[in-house]
Amino acid sequence: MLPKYKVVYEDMKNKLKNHVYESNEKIPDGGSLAIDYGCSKLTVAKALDLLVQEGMLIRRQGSGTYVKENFPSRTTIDLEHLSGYSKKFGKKHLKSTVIEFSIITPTTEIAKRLNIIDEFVYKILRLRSVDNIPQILEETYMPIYVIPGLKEKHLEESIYDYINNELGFKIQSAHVSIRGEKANSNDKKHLNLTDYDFVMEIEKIAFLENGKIFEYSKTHHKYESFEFNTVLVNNI
Amino acid sequence: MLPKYKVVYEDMKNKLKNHVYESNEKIPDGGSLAIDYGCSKLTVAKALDLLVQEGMLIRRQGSGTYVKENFPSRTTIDLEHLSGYSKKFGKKHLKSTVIEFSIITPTTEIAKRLNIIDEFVYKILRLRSVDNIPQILEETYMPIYVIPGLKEKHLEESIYDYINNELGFKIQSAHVSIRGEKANSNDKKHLNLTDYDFVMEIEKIAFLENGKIFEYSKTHHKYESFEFNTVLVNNI
DNA sequence: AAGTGGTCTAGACCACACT
DNA sequence: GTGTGGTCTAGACCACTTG
Repeated sequence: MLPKYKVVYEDMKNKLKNHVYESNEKIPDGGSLAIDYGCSKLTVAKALDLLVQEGMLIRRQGSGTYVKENFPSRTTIDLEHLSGYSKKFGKKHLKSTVIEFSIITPTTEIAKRLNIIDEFVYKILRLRSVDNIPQILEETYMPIYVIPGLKEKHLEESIYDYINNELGFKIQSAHVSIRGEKANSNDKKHLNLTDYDFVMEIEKIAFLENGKIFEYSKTHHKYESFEFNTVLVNNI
Repeated sequence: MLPKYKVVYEDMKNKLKNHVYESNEKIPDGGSLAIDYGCSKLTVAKALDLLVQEGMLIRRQGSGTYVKENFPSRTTIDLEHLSGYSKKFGKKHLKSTVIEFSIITPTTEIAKRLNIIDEFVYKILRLRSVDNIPQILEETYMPIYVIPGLKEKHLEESIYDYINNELGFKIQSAHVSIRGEKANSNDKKHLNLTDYDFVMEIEKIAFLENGKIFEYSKTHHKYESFEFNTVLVNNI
């Protein structure tokens, strides 16, 4: 059962996508929408505030709620396909090649990122290719006690599907850093790069809903196929 | 007069920074905090939800609200110093050199981004240096009818200060894309780069609270001094 | 069963924009 | 003055976890 504010949110989002309300247009006021949807004004406000965060609306006290001009069509950020390649390529032609899959004692740095002491972790090195062209080199560490039973077959498909569907865990959030780096020897080898090439590095610490860190990863992307989009909103 | 939920938000944020509540610790429940702060539970929830968005707390239905382990010390994103260099360098040693400042008829592409027709725009090319080392090359376009009266002296300091303090406008949001690019001829010239160097490109469309787009910019950063940090939270 | 967060209401009052 | 969004309350009920 979807809560009401999400019903309103989804409906408004569709109306915006389908240009029921146009760029720069003022949408009906909160009171009217509350009557239309049969809910309170606060519920409408909660829904519209989500769309403000996503960069589709502007709400002006004393004036009204307006559709942003020119707003980019932006899908909800997907934690797995964070980097944007799923938008460009789709899942169909994406292939994962496992380069290394082992259980190790983590280095001090990795243990610190995962916030663990005296725990073993999976080390996973994967190459992800689109139409057989290597695009992403992925180095992932996960504590085995948080994600038990991970097998190589899961790596060839989606680790996140295993966590969500088979283990029944949900992902709460991810803290990411994005930067550029010169290609290292692994990058050159697996992504077919040269001394003068560079990659986009995404460093990520990911949390489950139970509060546990389940993943620390560094992902190297060919720069040509990487772009990160976001909306920054002045809240506070 | 700060609204109550922001008072609660600021107070809780300070408590987290000062380790009044430790990593992984459960903080008091919403009802207790409401009594402590002399407000309703909803007001507490609104404050705590902000901290969830910022990656400092996790709220688990049926369980409680917990301090995230290992959470990065993250300052609120600053739209001007978005790129993170202000954190690294501070404002003190930052210098701006104006390379070009003119009023032009925008290209079709720029007019499209700014969502204008038949309007003149400022074109601004600035080089920003830290301790006299050039770090950032900035190409900015602003419609003159949105930002009237901009002078060269404002460019040497902060355009945003002019907009906020002298014009009295507030910035609502910015839509940004981040990617890596090979250094172009301008980059090589002004950032002292070579054929084999690359830069981080930030493309930005920025909105005022009145809904108008006031800026379209492309900023090129030396990759060594650029990092973008964010927290992605599963909301919906 | 008890505790906690999530959703929702109906209404109130305020701050602000526009006319 | 009228309309709009922003804040806030007191309380209700539900969903979920197990402190």
